[in-house]
Amino acid sequence: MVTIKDIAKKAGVSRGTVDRVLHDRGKVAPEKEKKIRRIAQELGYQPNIAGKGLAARKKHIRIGFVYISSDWAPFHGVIYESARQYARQELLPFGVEVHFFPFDLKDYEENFRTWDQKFIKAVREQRINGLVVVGMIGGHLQQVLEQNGIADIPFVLYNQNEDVKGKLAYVGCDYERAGRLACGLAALMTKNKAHVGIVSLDDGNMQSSLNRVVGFEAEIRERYPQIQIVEKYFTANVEEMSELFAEVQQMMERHPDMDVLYLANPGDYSLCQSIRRSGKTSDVRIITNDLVTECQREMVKNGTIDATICQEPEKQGVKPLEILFNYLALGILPETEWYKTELSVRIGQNV
Amino acid sequence: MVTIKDIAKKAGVSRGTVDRVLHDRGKVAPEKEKKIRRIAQELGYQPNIAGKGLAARKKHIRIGFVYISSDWAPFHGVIYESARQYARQELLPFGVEVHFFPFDLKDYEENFRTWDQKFIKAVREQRINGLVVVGMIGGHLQQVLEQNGIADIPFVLYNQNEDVKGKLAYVGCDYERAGRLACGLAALMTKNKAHVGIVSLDDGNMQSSLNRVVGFEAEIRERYPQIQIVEKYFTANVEEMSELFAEVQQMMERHPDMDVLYLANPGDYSLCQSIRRSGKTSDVRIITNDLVTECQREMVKNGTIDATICQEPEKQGVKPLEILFNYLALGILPETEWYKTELSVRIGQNV
DNA sequence: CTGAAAGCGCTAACAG
DNA sequence: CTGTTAGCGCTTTCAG
Repeated sequence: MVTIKDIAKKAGVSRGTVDRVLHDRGKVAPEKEKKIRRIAQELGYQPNIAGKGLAARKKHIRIGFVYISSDWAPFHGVIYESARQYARQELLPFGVEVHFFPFDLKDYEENFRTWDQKFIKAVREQRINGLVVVGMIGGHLQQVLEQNGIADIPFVLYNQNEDVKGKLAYVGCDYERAGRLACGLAALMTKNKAHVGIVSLDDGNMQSSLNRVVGFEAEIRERYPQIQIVEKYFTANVEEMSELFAEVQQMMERHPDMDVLYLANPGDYSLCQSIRRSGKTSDVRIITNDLVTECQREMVKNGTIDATICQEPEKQGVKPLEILFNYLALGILPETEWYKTELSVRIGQNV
Repeated sequence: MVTIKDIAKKAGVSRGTVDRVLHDRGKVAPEKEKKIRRIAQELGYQPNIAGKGLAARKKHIRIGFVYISSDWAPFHGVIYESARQYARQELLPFGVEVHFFPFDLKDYEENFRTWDQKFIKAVREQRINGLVVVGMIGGHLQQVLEQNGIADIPFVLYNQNEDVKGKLAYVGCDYERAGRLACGLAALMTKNKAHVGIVSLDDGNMQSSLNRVVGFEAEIRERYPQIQIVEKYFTANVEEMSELFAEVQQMMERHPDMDVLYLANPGDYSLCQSIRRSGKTSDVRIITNDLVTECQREMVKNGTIDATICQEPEKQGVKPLEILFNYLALGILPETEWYKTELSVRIGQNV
């Protein structure tokens, strides 16, 4: 293990100088710099994380974390809880504070200027020096920051990707792949000749459901020509889940050969229970996405849902913080721009 | 963040004394001890990991890691590589050395006394103070250590559990659950009425395949009464994989209704290719375990294998080291005796 | 039995 | 532009 001290001794300079060279801060005489870099290279210097970590508390790092707090989005609740726990247990010991900013989509639409102003104020006053933002509003927030002259704060997005200036990385799943995986499951369930109905609780323009459907269809084309999508039904606003159920029932009457139902965007999945209760339609295989509430787990366990595709919500909360910590505290740049979460298949036996 | 210093100040003693109390080393005046414990409690003292980590290098921790190096066990190759990388990247910076002990089952059977003696000698000379051992031989090695008067070295087992004295923890999957999961997949593929052939490359007494079959059968009883196991075939020694293929072909001729083949214990899976090539049997669904070689991945991707159940080999290499490090360097006891690896389902779309 | 001191590797702050 | 110093939190060692 070679330390900064070893380099300093060998180069005949002080540790401070070595530090300056290795972190490009301050000016150092060019020959010395060359020499130090060469020696560091030769010795194969690797900075010691424990040491860096201890010293990092001098930097007073404060990270802001914007999350969706709407109670109809339990998936984001899991992200939030994971992030909170990680912040307390792993980051606090390094002197890093994480400030959480709840964000409710419905409130926001009514009153977004207020929220934005509060946010800007908080970022300023709390001297936030890094941000984790749910992708959905990442682009917008970055604009707002820029308009207020605080454009240099490094960003990590999660759950949905956006092309934002200053973005360090994105953490989230590949939705198209998720759709392909759903198709693969449908094939497995039906000897490759499923008749699939796709239902989604959104207007069909959300990145997540849109790309899932794209992937599903691509997989049909490329691999399972016998699979058919008998119908797609998108709806952003249902008053009652029973309305949706009625729709689905009609869909199934129109297509009596339908044997797989794919819920491309999560609702509360109570639809699945309704389907199982109605005798007729009870042998259709149901594929969903995400598994966060106890109720959903139960449905997978008891076969109400046949298979579900998960995308590591915990990682979506934790990894962005880790990336930002590595960057701000340890000076380590992320290895990739897109940290893909794993797509795992859950059935009754491995929920 | 409350530190040892804070406690010392508040208790009117030195940091050394606090440290002694908190780690039960040396003697401390009873009243002082009481007081210190109370204050630590009140202040909610949490030792700082970064600090501990930095100081840990004074302890000169050396961990021995026994792994299966036989080249017909690529699964263990993955474990080894993961452990190696973790040792270099995460443990070395804390001054922890990991010494690896390869272990080849075939050599060993011929010449186990030599291996044992070498091992004992190495543990002594290299002053190993913690061991990670593949479960298969964990019990035996512990005996050997005891007979040689070095019984106090903490142990972590992986991949297979054994009831060993001095065991800190076990890291590995729940094989019975893996078998249940295989059954669930078979059900999914056949509308709950599979006719299953089970084939395993062992004598039927290995913990892994034995428990997988137990789980498979339990799941049939409890959940899928319509599923039948048409035949089980165990064989420890095949000269040629073509022999095994011949067996399987005969099995399928005996049971023309067989629609799922479950390979309970991994071989090289070339059997699957043979099955696909022979036209007749090509529409049987094949379920396997583990996914480590590129060739296996390819088979899942192209549908030669329909589904496979993985058990996180990387974690089996890394977690035991982490547990031992936490124990030896940071004084943290493992949270549980059994760290279960996740059972994940892989199909063509998420290999 | 207890306190004081040194040091793990690194960085920020200050003094030249 | 550069060296020195102090200190992050903890443990070990040595002196009393």
